[in-house]
This record gives sequence, structure tokens and C-alpha cells, in this order.
Amino acid sequence: MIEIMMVDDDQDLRESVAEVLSEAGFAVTEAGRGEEALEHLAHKNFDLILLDLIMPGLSGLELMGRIREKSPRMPVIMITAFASVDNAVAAMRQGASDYITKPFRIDALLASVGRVLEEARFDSCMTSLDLDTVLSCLSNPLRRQILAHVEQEGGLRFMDICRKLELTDHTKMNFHLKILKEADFLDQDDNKIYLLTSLGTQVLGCMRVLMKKLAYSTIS
Amino acid sequence: MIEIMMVDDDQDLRESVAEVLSEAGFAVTEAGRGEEALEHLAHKNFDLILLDLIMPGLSGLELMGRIREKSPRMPVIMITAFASVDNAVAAMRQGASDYITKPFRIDALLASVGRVLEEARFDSCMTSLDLDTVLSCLSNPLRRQILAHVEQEGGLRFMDICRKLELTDHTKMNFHLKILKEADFLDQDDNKIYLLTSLGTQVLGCMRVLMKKLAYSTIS
DNA sequence: TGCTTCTGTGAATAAAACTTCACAGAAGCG
DNA sequence: CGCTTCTGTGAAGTTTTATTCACAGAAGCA
Repeated sequence: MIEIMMVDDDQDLRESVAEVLSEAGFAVTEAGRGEEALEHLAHKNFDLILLDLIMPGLSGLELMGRIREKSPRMPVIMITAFASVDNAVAAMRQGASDYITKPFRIDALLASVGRVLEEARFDSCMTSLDLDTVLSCLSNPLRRQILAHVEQEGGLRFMDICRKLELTDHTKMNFHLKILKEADFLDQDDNKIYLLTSLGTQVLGCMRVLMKKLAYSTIS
Repeated sequence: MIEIMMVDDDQDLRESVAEVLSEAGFAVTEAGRGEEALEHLAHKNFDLILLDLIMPGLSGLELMGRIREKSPRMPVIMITAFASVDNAVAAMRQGASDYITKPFRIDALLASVGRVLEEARFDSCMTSLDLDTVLSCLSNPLRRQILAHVEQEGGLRFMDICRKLELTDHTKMNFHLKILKEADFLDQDDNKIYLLTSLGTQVLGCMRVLMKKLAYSTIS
């Protein structure tokens, strides 16, 4: 069950959003104040936090700072009645995953929640995924480039990949392609075109998230 | 000399900004269209790009996408006449470093440029943020265990770690500790106790997310 | 058909990562 | 002090990973 916390001082809004999210299959915890939110955070693990920017007591931005201390990578969607560009930029700079202005359509909120959770998500069919294989496979920059190019082009033939990476020695390429195939990141279709497997796609997604998190960690 | 590219279809604005930046000691390259900007990018390395959001031909967002393909970490400041929250959020989600609305005060622009460059400088001096190092460091299960134990105990001495991992050969441990130290995941305090650095903590956090999702997927 | 490019394999070699060994100063303790 | 444990270094050796080389069938094309 995915755990979401909704922090807003407006009780009506809070409850109606909580209801919609519950209907959508999420477990929702409500908080009317920043201090209350921190309290919840200490006792429970959340997958996503919805945060009102302007609240009495701790403001949304301040609260986000506190959340970042404890959970630097917690996905946060910022919500506000005042659609200020400065606020939006400040929130995003602090690492908010998205920014929504009131009044908002409930489907827009759900879309945002879905997208953010998707970004934060590391796959659901990773049963074959053993950490050693994945990490050692990804630890080679050439292989990462191969994956990136194949993803970007949606599918490439052997020689296309060689040329893209400006690799004259095709056997070297073959060596790495073999590893990627054995790790089940890549596969070939009937026309011998190399395609990402679903695992490959998901792992690439993870990588992107990792890079983003790492980049974020330097700023904070 | 710091290289900045200014991309804007408004020639007057472009030139006046270029002049100000030149006076401030930057080397400025101008581009009136997205295609031209890509051309410049192919032949020169920039430290920062100023990008008009709305231009004929390639839009600022599209152009940023193209820039990201080639230079995923390139700092980009987005500039626009239309102060829309949606645009701002979209730009920041795509990884813009800052977002400025026209008309802007020139000192505000300079402030933004200075701040973004500062962030980028900090970023590039964190060598261990390099994905190669991080991933190859993590690809060794023993090193992951070391990190996990140090985090769990909040700090351990050399022999503590050896015993925890039931490693009789201490030089082997030393080898891996050295790598972790060089990658800036671990450090030693005055009492020679090994502690996680902030980077180490962050990276472990990422790992935990990965493991959690793994466990999640096996259950469901 | 003959020629070229594409795709691939397996063995040999080089390079990197890892482990083990030999040794040594520092710290603690009787 | 003498003895032991802790912490560490550097070099030698082993294993794993990566690259290069030699060769070959399949596909495309003049």
C-alpha cells in the first residue's frame, strides 16, 4: 500500500483530497500543521507528501527543508493558492517533485501524483534483479552509453551502435552487448535489432533517478 | 575564462545582456535561434546557457531537451516574457538551474548567473559524484556491507568492521576501506573511527530505496 | 557470380580489480 | 619494560574484466 501524507491547514480541502486519494487506492495520512507532519514522519514511512506552501506555523518551504534533513529524497508535491513564479521556482529548486496551484482539478492532482510516484518507483517486476549484476553491469560507462543510445533511438542495429559510439572495434562492442543481453537489459528482435527489455527500461529509469538524486545532494 | 551562451530571438535584448556579461568578465556567445545554439554547442564548451523560453523554430524547452542529450548537467537559466507557473515548473522539472521573467533587472540576472555558476562549481569539485565511481564502488557487495554496518552503528573502528563482517584478513578490509574513502563515502575522525560522509549517507539512501522496491516486488 | 558489409564466435592478450603475504609503527596493558 | 592487539603500507600474486586478434557464415549488392 502506497502511503501519502497530505499537509494543509484547510481542513475541507484536506479531507476531500484525502478521500479522493483513498478511493484511488492510496493510504492517506492528514496533517493540519507542519509540526504535526513532522510528528507523523517520525513514526511512519511515506512514499509521497503533498504540501501546502502557505500555512500558519512552519511554512511549506520550511517544512520541506526539515523533511529534506531526514529524507533527502522524499518526493514532495507543493500545492499553493498563490500562483507565483518565484514560489514555484523556489520550491522546485528545493527539490519539489511538482508544483500545483489551487484551485486544481482533481484529475490534475492524480496525474501529478501518478507521475511523481512513477519517477520515485524502482520497478515492480524486478524479481530477477540481483543487485550485484545490475550494479556491475551499470558500472561500465560504455554499457551505460549503449543502453542510453538504444533507448533514445528506440532500437538499433549492431553497426548503428558501433557508429554512434564511434567504436571501430566491433568485437569489443559485442563483448559488452553480450553482457547486457545476459543481464537481460537488452534483447534482439527478429531483424537482429537491439531493443531494451522492460527490465532495461526500468533500470535506465532508476539510473536517471539516481543521477537526479545525486545531483540534488550536492546542492542541499 | 567562463563561457556563456545567450540564446534569444530578440536581438536588442541579446546584445545588451551580452554586453553586460562581457563587462562582468564572461566570454559571451550569442545565438538568435535554437539551431544556431546547437551549432555553437557542437564546437565549443560552455559553462552556462541563458535560454529564452519562447522563440521561433526550436522552443526553449525543446532546445533544452536537445542540450540535455549532449550535456545532461549543463547549467541552463531559462528566461521568458510570459511568467507562467506551468512554464516555470516545466522548465525546472527539465532541469533548468533557474528561471527569470522579463523584464528583469540586470543585477537580478547577474545574481542568478553567479549563483548558478557557484552551484555548478561546487558540483564539479565533488568528483565522487561521478557516476562511474559511485556505481563501481557500489558494485562490490563487501563495500555495500561496510557502508551498511557503519551507517547502522553510526561509526565503527577498523577492527569492529572486520569482526562484524567476519573478515579475518584485515588488509583486504583495508583495500576496500581505501576505495570507499577515496570515493568520499567514508571518512575517519580524530579517533580513527570510520564515519559516513554526507555523500555516503545520500548514496546509501538511494540504495535502500532500491532494496526496498526489490523486497516489495518479491512479496507482491 | 564475386565482392563487400554486417554480424558474430572463440582464443589470446592486456588491464583492472581483488586477495594474500610480509612487515612495522602505534597504542594498550601486564 | 616486554608482550599483544590495533592500524596501516607496499609488493606479489590471483582472479575478473576488458580489449584485441584471427577467422567465418549471412546478407546485400553490382
